[in-house]
Amino acid sequence: MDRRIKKSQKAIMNALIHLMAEKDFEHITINEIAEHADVNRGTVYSHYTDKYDLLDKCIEAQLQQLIKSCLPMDETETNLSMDSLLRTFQQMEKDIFIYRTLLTNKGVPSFRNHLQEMMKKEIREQINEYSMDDTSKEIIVQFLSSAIVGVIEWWLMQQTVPCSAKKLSAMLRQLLRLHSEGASLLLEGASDEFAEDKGEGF
Amino acid sequence: MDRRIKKSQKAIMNALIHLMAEKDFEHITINEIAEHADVNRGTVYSHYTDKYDLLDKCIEAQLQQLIKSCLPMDETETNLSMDSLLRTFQQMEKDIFIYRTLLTNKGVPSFRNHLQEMMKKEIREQINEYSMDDTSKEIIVQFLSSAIVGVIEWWLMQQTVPCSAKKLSAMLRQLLRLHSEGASLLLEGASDEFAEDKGEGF
DNA sequence: CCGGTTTTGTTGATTTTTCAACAAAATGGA
DNA sequence: TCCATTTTGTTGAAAAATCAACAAAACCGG
Repeated sequence: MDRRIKKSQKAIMNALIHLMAEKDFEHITINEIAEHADVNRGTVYSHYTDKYDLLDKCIEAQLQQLIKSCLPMDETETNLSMDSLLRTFQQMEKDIFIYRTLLTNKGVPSFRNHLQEMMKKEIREQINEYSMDDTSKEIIVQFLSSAIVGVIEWWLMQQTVPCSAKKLSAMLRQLLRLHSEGASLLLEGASDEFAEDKGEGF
Repeated sequence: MDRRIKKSQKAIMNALIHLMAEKDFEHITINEIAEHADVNRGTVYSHYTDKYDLLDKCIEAQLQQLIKSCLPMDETETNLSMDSLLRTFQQMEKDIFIYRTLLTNKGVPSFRNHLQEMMKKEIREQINEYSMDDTSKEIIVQFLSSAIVGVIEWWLMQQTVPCSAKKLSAMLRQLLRLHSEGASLLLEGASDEFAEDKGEGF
């Protein structure tokens, strides 16, 4: 990609994020974005259809970065491993301003959703090693992904980062292990009990 | 000026300064500057003849900023007044990295000289209110400008700024007043004494 | 000293960005 | 509701930047 394009897109996306830290997305104009980015208004339009397209692409770019940071670096590493988690949180900490803004801005409910979807996908891959029915799996996936996103939100939204990315990933790693194993045992027990009840009920 | 030109020149000048913080000017290549600035090498050449031209223009730009910051804001304000000095030091503090680099890099003896020339000019305008011969005036100008530049160098080159720009300008202002008045009295006394000696000598 | 490599300075074709201008749509206040 | 102002989306011409390529000069190690 031509470096001019890269520079323009980066400037425009950064401008959007900074403006979103100050006002609602709906109240931001293309003019403001262009001025803030120090590019011509036409340049914004040559890269993005409108501000909604810009926002979508901005979110997408951030998510791609996150996905990239949490990819296993070799085949010995699993998803949601300690190293993978650490890289993800370090990436977030590095661009903390961006993530805070995307998570708080009223006009952007979807970033949180995207983040959770990303976590769900990772958890599903981890949880496939447990034998249980699909509904049970989805309950666990929902439970854990909500918990992770909740913790991430808490972590990012403090005035100062409450603990290091390293500590956070270590704690989350432990919590994930504990809760996924615990949940799977619990659900197996409930399933057996349900089967017995059904047998006796009829 | 077209904003593209402004952006390119700024990026190129900043790249030079950053590279100069790491290595001698003589060992810096145009290639490195272009890469650091994230512009095409041809762009560097379209704005500057060679790296020496770039350096000259870079120094000139910084000096212009300094001059601008120390200009009187209205006719009630004099040169080297408290406010004028303060604005100058605040400007330096704001771009402290640049000034440190320009003052320390082996390849740039001239920045310090430019700075001193600038101070000399200011002091000359202040000192014209004292009646004394030209040589005496120049001695005082040299004395005070060297002292000011010496203090500025000391102030900028510490690991952390040793005192606020406000405190520095207040102290310098007092020192300037004390030393210019004291020096003018001293030189008047020496002039009289010299005349007497000459009379008696012969 | 020689030769391989790096750097410089330049050229030309192409692309992206700039800017001004215009019409249409949206906004907000009276 | 009306109207003045602002914002949007677009167009076309010009300028600046990009890139690859080339030749010459400079550098540096054997």
